[in-house]
Amino acid sequence: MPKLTFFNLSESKRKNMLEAAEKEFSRVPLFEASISNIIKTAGIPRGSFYQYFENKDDLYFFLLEEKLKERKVHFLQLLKKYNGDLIEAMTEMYQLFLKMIPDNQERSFLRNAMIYTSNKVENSFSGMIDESTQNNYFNEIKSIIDTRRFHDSDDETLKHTFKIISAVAFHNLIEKMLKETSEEEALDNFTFRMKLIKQGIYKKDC
Amino acid sequence: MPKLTFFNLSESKRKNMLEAAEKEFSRVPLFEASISNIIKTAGIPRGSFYQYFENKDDLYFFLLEEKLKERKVHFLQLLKKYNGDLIEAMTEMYQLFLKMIPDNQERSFLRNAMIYTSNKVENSFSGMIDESTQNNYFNEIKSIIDTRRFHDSDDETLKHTFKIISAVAFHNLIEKMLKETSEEEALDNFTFRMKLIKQGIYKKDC
DNA sequence: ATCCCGATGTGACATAGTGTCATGTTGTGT
DNA sequence: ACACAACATGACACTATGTCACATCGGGAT
Repeated sequence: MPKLTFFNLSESKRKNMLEAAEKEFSRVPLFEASISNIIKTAGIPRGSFYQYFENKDDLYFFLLEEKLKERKVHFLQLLKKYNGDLIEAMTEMYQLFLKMIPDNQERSFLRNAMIYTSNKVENSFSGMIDESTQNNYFNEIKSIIDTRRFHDSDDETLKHTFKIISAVAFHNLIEKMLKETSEEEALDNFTFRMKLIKQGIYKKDC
Repeated sequence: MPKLTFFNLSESKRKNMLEAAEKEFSRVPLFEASISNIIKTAGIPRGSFYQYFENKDDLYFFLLEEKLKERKVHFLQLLKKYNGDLIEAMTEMYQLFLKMIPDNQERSFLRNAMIYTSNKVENSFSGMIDESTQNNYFNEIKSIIDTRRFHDSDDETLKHTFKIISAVAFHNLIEKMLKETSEEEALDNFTFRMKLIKQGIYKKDC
């Protein structure tokens, strides 16, 4: 979190600061962004930066929060538009994000954040399971799994199902790591999710 | 990917290099790890490092791949142990990961990788939706959603369901960003996943 | 055995970035 | 008009990165 000093700043100085930061974080992802560039753009001395923020990450994640707040507002608007249909709303949101992806897109803070995040996720734990669809790993798994448990047991469905399970499991693994208070709690939660995946949200018991 | 020079190295030199890297990446997460420490531990000159690798990331992600290969082998063993029951296997895997979490745990490469990843994911897109369970955002969404669509429409179930949907959607959004060849393809895939979430993997049609 | 040459090893160096700190400046309450 | 805390400033110490000119190795040709 930025220091108190930052919040005591005048509206215009704060805005100036955040704009300079957004410019730099739009240019390159967090890792390559430099404080030097930010203070140059903002026209403030080095020392002042450290009067306001702990370090580069502090500023970055504060700015990210701000941007995500805007997205939340937007998502609520979408929900209203689709009369509360979560799937519809998320589908539209998803489409909007997809538009950011192509290489010829303009650089933006959120675009860089997505690329940054996706690289990490891609390269880290999701890759552990997701790659399964591309290589022998999946086939090996398939030969072990009793496919008769799935109603649509063709390859494609199985692949997708597997990806959902892995996606949820590992995404939540990571999420839970930070939030859950105990292992028991985390495990209960996980088991519950697994049950929901099997049963779906429309079906009561299986 | 490491340079050819690295693969031409003798078994022992390569091992020495990777061990030094693992030591450093176990000490601190990628961001704070320094090449200087690695070459000091490995006892090789600076220039040699750049003869083998592009940069720090190159080495890191190569090592990560190696570690994940071990996990994959392990996961296959778990699947066999549970006669192909995916849920069971993933649950045990999940428990193992959970054991890595507590603060008093020994530092390890994978532990740091998890922390690194989770910080990024946590702070980036997953946070956009997941926070929903903690603040008014969720309640606002709940008031918009037609809860009658869910059989178990109590708050907890709805919350969990919502988290699953958001987790899958955003995890896969990120995953897809890098892998999908076209927007259409990505969207089809997404729609399919949404359908599966609604229906579950045991139920044919809804 | 000697030479040659590409592959590999080496570490000083140029460059750049971070975070700190001693000192200067501002502003507000008394 | 004074005091004192909050804030501003930029030189500096420190650390890291990636490069490059030069040294060394090793195996095939003569």
